[in-house]
Amino acid sequence: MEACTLLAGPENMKDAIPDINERAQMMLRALIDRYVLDGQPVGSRTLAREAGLELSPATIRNVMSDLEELGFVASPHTSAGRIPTVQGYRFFVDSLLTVQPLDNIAFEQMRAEISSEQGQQDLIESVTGMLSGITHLAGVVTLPRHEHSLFQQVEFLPLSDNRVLAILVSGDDEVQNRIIVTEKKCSPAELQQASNYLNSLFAGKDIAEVRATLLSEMQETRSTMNSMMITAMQMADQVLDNTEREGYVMAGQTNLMEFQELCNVDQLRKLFDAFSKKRDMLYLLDQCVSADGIQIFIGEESGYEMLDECSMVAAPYSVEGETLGVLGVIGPTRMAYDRVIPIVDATARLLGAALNPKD
Amino acid sequence: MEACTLLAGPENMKDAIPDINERAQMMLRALIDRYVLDGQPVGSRTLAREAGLELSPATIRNVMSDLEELGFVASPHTSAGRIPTVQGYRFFVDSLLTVQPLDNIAFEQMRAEISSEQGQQDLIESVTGMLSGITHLAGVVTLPRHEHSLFQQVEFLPLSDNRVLAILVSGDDEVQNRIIVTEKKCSPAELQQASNYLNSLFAGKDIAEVRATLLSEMQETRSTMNSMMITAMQMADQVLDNTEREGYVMAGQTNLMEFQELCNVDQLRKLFDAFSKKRDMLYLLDQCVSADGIQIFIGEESGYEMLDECSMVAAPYSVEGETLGVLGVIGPTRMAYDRVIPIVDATARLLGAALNPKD
DNA sequence: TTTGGCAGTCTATCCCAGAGAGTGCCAATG
DNA sequence: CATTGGCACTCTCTGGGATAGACTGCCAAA
Repeated sequence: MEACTLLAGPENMKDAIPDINERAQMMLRALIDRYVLDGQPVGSRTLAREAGLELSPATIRNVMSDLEELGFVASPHTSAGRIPTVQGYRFFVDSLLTVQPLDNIAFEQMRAEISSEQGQQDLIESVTGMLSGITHLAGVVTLPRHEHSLFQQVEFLPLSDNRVLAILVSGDDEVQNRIIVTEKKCSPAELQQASNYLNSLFAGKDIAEVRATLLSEMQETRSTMNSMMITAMQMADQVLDNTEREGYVMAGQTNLMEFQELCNVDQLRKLFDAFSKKRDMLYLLDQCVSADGIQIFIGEESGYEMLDECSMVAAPYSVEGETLGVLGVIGPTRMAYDRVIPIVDATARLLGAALNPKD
Repeated sequence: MEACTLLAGPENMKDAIPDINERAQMMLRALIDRYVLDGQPVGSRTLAREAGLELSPATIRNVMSDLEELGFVASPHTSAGRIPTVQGYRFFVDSLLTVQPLDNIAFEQMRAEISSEQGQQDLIESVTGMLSGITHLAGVVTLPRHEHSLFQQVEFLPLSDNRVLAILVSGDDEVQNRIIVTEKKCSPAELQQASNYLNSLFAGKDIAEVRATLLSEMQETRSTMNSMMITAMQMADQVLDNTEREGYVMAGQTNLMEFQELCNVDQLRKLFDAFSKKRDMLYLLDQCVSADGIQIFIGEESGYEMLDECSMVAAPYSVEGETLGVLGVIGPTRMAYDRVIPIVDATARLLGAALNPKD
């Protein structure tokens, strides 16, 4: 019976989504556009007025009824209008969405704000702030990974007693310090020797590779090494052990308090608790690392109950093809995807560019 | 007329606070104790039952009326009980409060959690988490200052092109990196020479002093210095410029959502916005640096509108007499001061001890 | 000075009715 | 046969009014 109304037109060959004709698609789009504005259920009258189609409310009601049967919209109660379901958003995002390309002025403003002049930490923070500022949602950026960066050099400085300050410089000029405690006191000369040894051996190599080499070398050839070499190896191992620094920066969480549907204290508490659960957030964000472009999690799709009412639009950022991290925004499911997606996309590119040492 | 009821007994000589006799004080204390429990206005009946004094509600009402006239309590409306005012809390905290000394078991648990084994950043974070965990309020700790630490050594490592990695090690083994760009390319030998020069000149001196010396030297004796010395000085200046790192760590903000009186979204928004305003928070916290022990800001006393409904209990922490930072908790004005104060106090001491390099 | 009693006040809650919004169904229409 | 207007029905939201409950303030008595 609905098959008639919703028979796919010849233009709609996008994918194996349930048949839904073009008019119904237009209506779903119109409904979502409208619902995004104020979060109020949309009735047939309103839609008839605003959808652009010259149709009576009664006709709209028929189509809505079909869309409801397909699971794209739902009504909170009999005498309310319809609201999009997660599936509705999903179909909208996958098949109906035409993202507005970012206008040049906005893009240039963003580029200006993401200057590569600042230090990396500051850069990440200003990008996060910018994301939340432009979108009026919560912005989040993971710290860049350095796993696959290249070993450049290591230096050891003697501190008091048996403690040595190890400094690791990696390919992208990232510097990491670590204080390590050696078994016996090392003289400055010995330390110099150790660092020379390591630098000559490993300079330019991938850090992950260096670690692997170290581990196997230390086990296999221990007997043939002199004590200086062993000490050097041990120290290097300790430095590299520290290499994977994880974390993320968030901003604009309070923007989410603007949205009626998130505005009860229980909901907010869950949400903010979730934001401070480092592990979970990183896990969620890491799911986007492997993807190529924009990733969108709508409502329960994220698999985290506390984000049920929220969506995340995220994109990995990378330098020279190497993905370093993920950035994105978190907001209510009824966010303006068409506006947010190009912003996240552009930000990811700009951050990648700003982090590129070749500037 | 109230003078009779409230005439100060001979025991009450603490300070120049309006006369208030011992019975009235007991009642104020009882009222606050009770109000802290659930945040509901306390009526004369309840107080008669719970205050321990064998008095009828009518008598209590008389005393309450006097306390109200003095500005220590107020009633939201005619037929509600009384709630403490800011002045009421202030008098309570200054004159009535007997802090419960922390029991040994709890103290030892805290000591165990604040182990000096971890890195400084981790330490600060775990202390913040602990504060909020124990008190069920929001915990905040400023990062330790290093202004008055001693110059220990500086090293320069050549990177590509004209860039040099400068590493500054200060007295407490804090390490700071900075990449500086030199006017001309420096050879490793030159860099070594420069660092030797600076280290021999400044080792063991106060960093602030070193900066001052550098500034004047560079202006006065420029002509008599050779170029290596100038370069060294310039580089040192750039490194030290970076020395003052400011910030703070918060945790448990969501704990505040448990409290009815903070649970409207506007209030929460203001509060959380305030928490993310770095400048303001630091300014507020810095007011405690100069004080010797526990500082308590009740409600509007903080001078920040967004914290009107909140109190802060804070204490500076220090190593060897040198105050490095401030830690404390933020919660609703009706917090259990008697319980919170010793916790903040102990935490400040423990953190100071954990940061002491002499361990 | 303390106390019991009493009138008065204010809030919170519940209930109810009416308005408003929107749906679903049906019969008429082009 | 898709579309439309009409109509009955449902459900929420709002405001008014009544009631119960919690206190206070005052007064007179102990």
